[in-house]
Amino acid sequence: MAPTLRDVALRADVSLATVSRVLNGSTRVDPTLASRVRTAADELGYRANLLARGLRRQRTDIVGLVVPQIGNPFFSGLMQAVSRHLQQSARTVLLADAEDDLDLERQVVTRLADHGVDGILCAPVSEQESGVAAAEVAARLPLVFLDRAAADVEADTASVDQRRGIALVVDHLAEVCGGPPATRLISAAPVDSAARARCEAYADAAAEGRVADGAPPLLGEFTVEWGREAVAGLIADDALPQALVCGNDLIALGALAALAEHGVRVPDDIVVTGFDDVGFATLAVPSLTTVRQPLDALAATASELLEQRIAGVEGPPRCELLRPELVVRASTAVAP
Amino acid sequence: MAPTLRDVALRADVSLATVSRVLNGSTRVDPTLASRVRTAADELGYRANLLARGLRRQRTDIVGLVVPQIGNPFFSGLMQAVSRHLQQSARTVLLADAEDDLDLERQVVTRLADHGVDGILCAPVSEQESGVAAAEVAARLPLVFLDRAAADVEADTASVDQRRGIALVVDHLAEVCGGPPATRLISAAPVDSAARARCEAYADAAAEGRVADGAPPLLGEFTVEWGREAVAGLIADDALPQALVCGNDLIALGALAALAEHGVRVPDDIVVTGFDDVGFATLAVPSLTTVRQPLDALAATASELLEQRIAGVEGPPRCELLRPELVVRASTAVAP
DNA sequence: CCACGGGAAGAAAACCTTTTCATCCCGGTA
DNA sequence: TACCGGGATGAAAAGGTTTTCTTCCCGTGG
Repeated sequence: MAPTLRDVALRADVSLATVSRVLNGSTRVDPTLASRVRTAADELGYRANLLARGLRRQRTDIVGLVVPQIGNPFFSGLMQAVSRHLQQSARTVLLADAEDDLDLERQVVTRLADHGVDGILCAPVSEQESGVAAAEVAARLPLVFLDRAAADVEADTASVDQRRGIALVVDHLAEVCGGPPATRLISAAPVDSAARARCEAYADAAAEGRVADGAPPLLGEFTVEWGREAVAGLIADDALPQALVCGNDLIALGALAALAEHGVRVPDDIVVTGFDDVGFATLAVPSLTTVRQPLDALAATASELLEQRIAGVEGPPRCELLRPELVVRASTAVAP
Repeated sequence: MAPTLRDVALRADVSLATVSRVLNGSTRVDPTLASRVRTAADELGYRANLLARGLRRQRTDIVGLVVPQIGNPFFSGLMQAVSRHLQQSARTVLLADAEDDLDLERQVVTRLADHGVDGILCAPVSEQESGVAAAEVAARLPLVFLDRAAADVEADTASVDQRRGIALVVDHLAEVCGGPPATRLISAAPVDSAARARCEAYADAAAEGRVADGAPPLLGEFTVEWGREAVAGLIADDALPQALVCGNDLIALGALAALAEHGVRVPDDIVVTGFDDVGFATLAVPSLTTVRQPLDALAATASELLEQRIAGVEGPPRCELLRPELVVRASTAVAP
C-alpha cells in the first residue's frame, strides 16, 4: 500500500500536522523535526494524495481545457500552448475533446466540473447552443472562453480579432489583384462565433465593395473535405472567381488539392487564402497565404484571465481581443 | 455552496447511506424512499463530489494518457482514438504532453499517478531513458505502453509491427522499381522504440540486398524540418537515390517540399514513402505512399490491456502487435 | 407462539489531508 | 517571582463519499 502522511508521522515520531507543515512549508517548524520528517518521507517514498488534498483544500490546481476538435491542428496547437503555459504555474491540465458534438461537450464539461477542476477554458462548439451547458458550469466555477465564445453567458473571453483578420485578407487581395477582386467565400456554417465573425466581416467587405461577390458564400465545415467538395462544385459549375477566401486553413488546403486535381494553377489562374496558419500551411503547394492567430498570446491571456477569476477577482466579463497577422506566401504571389 | 449528499439526505429525510445507495444503485431500496431521494437530488441539483468518491473508493475512473508530442498529428489522432474508446467505458481521460522532454515526461507521469488515476497509457519519449520514471510508476499502478515501449520495464505493450511496415515499403519499392532499388533512409535517431525498429528493419533489408543502400541512414527528428534539411543536404551533395524511405510522414512531407523547391519531380525522378498515414498524407503533392497504423485498433487493444490490469488480472507482460497496412498513392506511382 | 432468518435502513468508520484550535513551554517584563 | 505573550507542536475536526456493521422489523417455519 502507498505510504500515507500517517506513516511518515509515525516514522519521524511527530504529529500528522507537523509532517503536513514541513512538506507544505506553511509554517516555521523546528529544523530538527523538519529534517527528521524529510528523511522519513524520502525513505518511505511518500507522495501526497492529491484527492485528499483537493477534498480538504477545496482546490485542486487542475484546470480543464475543452476544444471542439482535437483533430484540427489549430486546436492541437492551442492545446499545446495552453498546456505549456499552465504547467508553468504548477497546474495540471485536464484536456477534453468535444468532437464537435453538443451533447458530448456538455457531458465533458460537467464531468470536468465534477472532478473539481479550479476552472475551465473552453472553445465552445456552438455560439448559440453551447450556452446552456456553459452557463450551468459558469455558475459553479470560473469559466473562460478561448478563441470562440458562447452567447448569453457571463464569462471572460480571450480571442483573436477575426474581423481584422478578414480585413487583412481582403486588403491584401485588393492590392494583389489591383482593385476589388471577384472573390468567393468558402467557410463553415456560422455555428461558432469565430466562423460567424469571419462570415460577417466578409459580407461587410462585399457590401462596401472592397470585394466583388454577388454570390452567397459556400458554407460547410472547417474540414479539408469540405474545401475539396466546394471547389469541385465551383469547377463543375464553371464558376471559379479570381480569388478564394477560405474560412480556415483546412478548407484552403482542400481547395488547393481540388484545384490541383483539376489542373487549375495557383496563383496564376486563381489565388487562395486561408486562416489560422497551421503548420501545414507552409507545406502546401503552393504554400498558403493565411492569417496567423497568435497561439501563445491567446493561451497566455486566457490563462491569465482564468487565474484572476480563480484568485477571486470579481467584476464584469472581460473580453480580450488579440491582433492577428497576415502571412503572405505563394498562393497569392501573382506576378506584377 | 454546492449541495452535498448530506443536503439531499436531509431534504429526503433519509440517511446518507440510503442516498448513496439510491444514487449508485448498489442495493435494493424501498421505491418510495428511492423516489424521494431522486427528486430531492434533482431539486437541489446535486452532483457527486468525485474527489471524495475517489478518495473513499480508491478508484477514480480516470486514466492518464501521455504522448511525446501533441503537435505530431499521428499522436493527436491517437489521442482522439483513445479518448473515444475510454469515454465509452465511462472513464475520464487525463491527457498530457511530454514535449519530447524526459524531465517533463517524468514529472507529468508522476503527477498523473499522484492524481489517483487508475492506470496510465504512455508512449514513452525514449526507449532507454524513459524506463526509470516508467518503472517507478508501474510499481504503483497499471501502466501500458502504447505505440512505443521502454526497455527494462515490466509492462504490457500495444504497438504496431514496425518491421512489417518497413517490409511492406521495401517490397513495394522493389516491385515499383523492378528490382532492388537504390534507396536512402531518412528517419529519426533511434531514441524511441518505434524509430529503432524502423531503422533496424531497414538495415536488415539492406543487409539482405532487398534494397541497395551502402550509405548510412540520415537520422534526425520526426519533423517536417528535418525532412527538408536532409533532402536539401542530399541535393547539395548530388546524392539523391532512386527512392527515399522516410521514417514517418512528417519527414516525408518535408522531403517532398524540399524536392519540389529544387525542381525534382516525384515520382518521375525519385519516389518517396512515409510512415503513419496522417491525414495530410493525402493532401501532399504528390499524395504520399505510406504505411497506415491502425489507430483505432491500437487504442482499442491498449485500452483493453489496461482495463484488464485495472480489473486485477495478473500475469506476465503481454505484448500485442498489430498489423500495419500499405497505402499506395501518387508518390510511388511510376509509369510501368 | 416463539425463534430464526432475511432484507432494508441507519450509524459510524474509513479514505488522507489540511487547518483550526488548544496546549505547552519558553523567555521577557513588571 | 509571577504573569503574559508568542511561537512551536499536537489533537481533533472537517472535507464528501462509500461501505461495513448494527439494528430493526417482518414474515415464515417449526
